[in-house]
Amino acid sequence: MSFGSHVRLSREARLKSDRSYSVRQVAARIGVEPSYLSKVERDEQPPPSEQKIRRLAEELDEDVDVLLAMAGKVSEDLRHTIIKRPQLFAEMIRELQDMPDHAVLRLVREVRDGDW
Amino acid sequence: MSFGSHVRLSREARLKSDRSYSVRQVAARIGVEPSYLSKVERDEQPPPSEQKIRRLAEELDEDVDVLLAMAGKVSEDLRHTIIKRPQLFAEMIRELQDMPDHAVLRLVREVRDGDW
DNA sequence: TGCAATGTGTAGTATATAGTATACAGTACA
DNA sequence: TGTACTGTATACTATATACTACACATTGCA
Repeated sequence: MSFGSHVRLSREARLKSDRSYSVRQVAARIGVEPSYLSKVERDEQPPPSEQKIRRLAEELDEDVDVLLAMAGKVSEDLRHTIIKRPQLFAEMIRELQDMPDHAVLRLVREVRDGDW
Repeated sequence: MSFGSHVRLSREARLKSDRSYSVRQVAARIGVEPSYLSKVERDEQPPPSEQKIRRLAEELDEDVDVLLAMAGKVSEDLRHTIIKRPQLFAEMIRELQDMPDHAVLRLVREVRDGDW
């Protein structure tokens, strides 16, 4: 699903039980004009900046990385981590790119718990 | 070191033994105007697009990921890998961000050799 | 029934990105 | 000594990004 449609559905789900989730009020809270958010939600405009997406993720209580991904973006902090050690992380990511989720997760767990 | 200075040094090192590494000729080979490459090398212009950086990396026989990193960029293919499974890779990268190189490398090796 | 709030259409803007085109002065060397 | 090549200065340009400002018709409800 597109970024816009997803946001619209997510916001409207909240709107059902909370009147403060109108386009106008959410727009105000994340710091954009209502007409802009309206257009973004209808995919008439491309997704907003990372900063606004972060605010939106908070509002809608969603995973920032997922929402950013839907917008075709990768979080700044991840980009910086990669840029600091480009060869290492490039190799790492390419190595893991075709691994099933469970294998990668097992690895993450090992790293977290392990004697690294 | 800045992207521009690095490219200049690298190109000039080659120029010493190969006349075809002039600003003009390299610019022609990577597909930009000489004046543009000149400005980029003197950091008077920001680094070029990923595509041009890739061509430059080939010309100078350098690691693309490193050159892209110097330009503040992350390779498209890595970005796509992350965007396909954002939660998984975000967690992975953040988990590894403070690990020493050798620990990460050990992981990569385990993945490559292992029964994943 | 009128005031407030709603979503959206239209038009415009500032800044960044990613360069091109042309001209010019200096150098190399045949 | 002239021509061919060098690096660079100056002036533009096209497209994308990331929005704002304002007006409008519609709906909710006190």
